[in-house]
Amino acid sequence: MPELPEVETMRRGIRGVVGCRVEGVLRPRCRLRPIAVEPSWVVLRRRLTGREILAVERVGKRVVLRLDDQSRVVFEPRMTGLVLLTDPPDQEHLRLGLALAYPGGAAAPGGRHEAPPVLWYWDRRGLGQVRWLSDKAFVERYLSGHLGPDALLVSADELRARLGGSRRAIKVGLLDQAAVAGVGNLYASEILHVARIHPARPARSLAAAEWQVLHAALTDVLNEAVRYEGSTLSDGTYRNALNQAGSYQNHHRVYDRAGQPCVDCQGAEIVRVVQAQRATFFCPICQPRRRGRPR
DNA sequence: ATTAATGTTCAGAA
DNA sequence: TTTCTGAACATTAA
Repeated sequence: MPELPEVETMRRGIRGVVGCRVEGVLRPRCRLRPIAVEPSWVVLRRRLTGREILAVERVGKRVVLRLDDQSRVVFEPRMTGLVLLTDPPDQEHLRLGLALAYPGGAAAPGGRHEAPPVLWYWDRRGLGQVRWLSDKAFVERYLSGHLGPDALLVSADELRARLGGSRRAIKVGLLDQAAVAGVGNLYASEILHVARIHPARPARSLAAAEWQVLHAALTDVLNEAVRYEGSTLSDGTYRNALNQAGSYQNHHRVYDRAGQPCVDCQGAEIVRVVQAQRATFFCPICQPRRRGRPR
């Protein structure tokens, strides 16, 4: 479930690898089906070994390492992928490691002498992917390609322009990475509750003022979730780069709260419905189907 | 012991 | 063109 807040937390957690050099690509013995590595392990080794990491970036729900030849390594965690700078939750689901060396010698930052770190990619279900792309291929695929603007950077007007013409339910539209990048199933429900908009309303039915409210809710919820380092759900899968749980799950208003009272109105129970084969949670009182209901 | 549910992306169909 | 469905996978709960 890594969505924008979780992936941003991953990114921040591994920022310290900037300036490190990649010594090698580790392939832990994993009895499970191998994850997708593109173009191949051989190419990955050849292109990464010896390169310096210039930056750690994020594009939508992906963590990106920018190397000193401007090529990129992209970690796409999908459902259960983690990027770690510490010991992983278990060995069975370790998929890939980047052995790192500090620049200019063996000393760790701060003058301590630590073992050079390994940046691990761990993935329970193995749906995630790791790929290497040239600068050109990266720009084509992720910057000028199908992905919409980042959810934390998009303006209210742009949000409406990219979503507002559609007949789709607004909840489904928010999940469309080509419209806006970073929102996933959990945060879509949370955002709509804060915005007091019914998830099944056709996107094109939102009034101008509602796009402003939706945009504010989008920004507020995602920023707040980043502050709490993302949501670790009951299965405990999601962890930050130090294998620690996030805490935004303690602040969920609707997600996974079906049957519980709405934290806002206290007058209704949170309802669970299915849209586009995904669970949606909302409050039927606070998020009326017809617009114009006063606060 | 099956079966359903999970939540992301993409290919392919409607 | 736009929207929808199913598959990729491992694990847990029912």
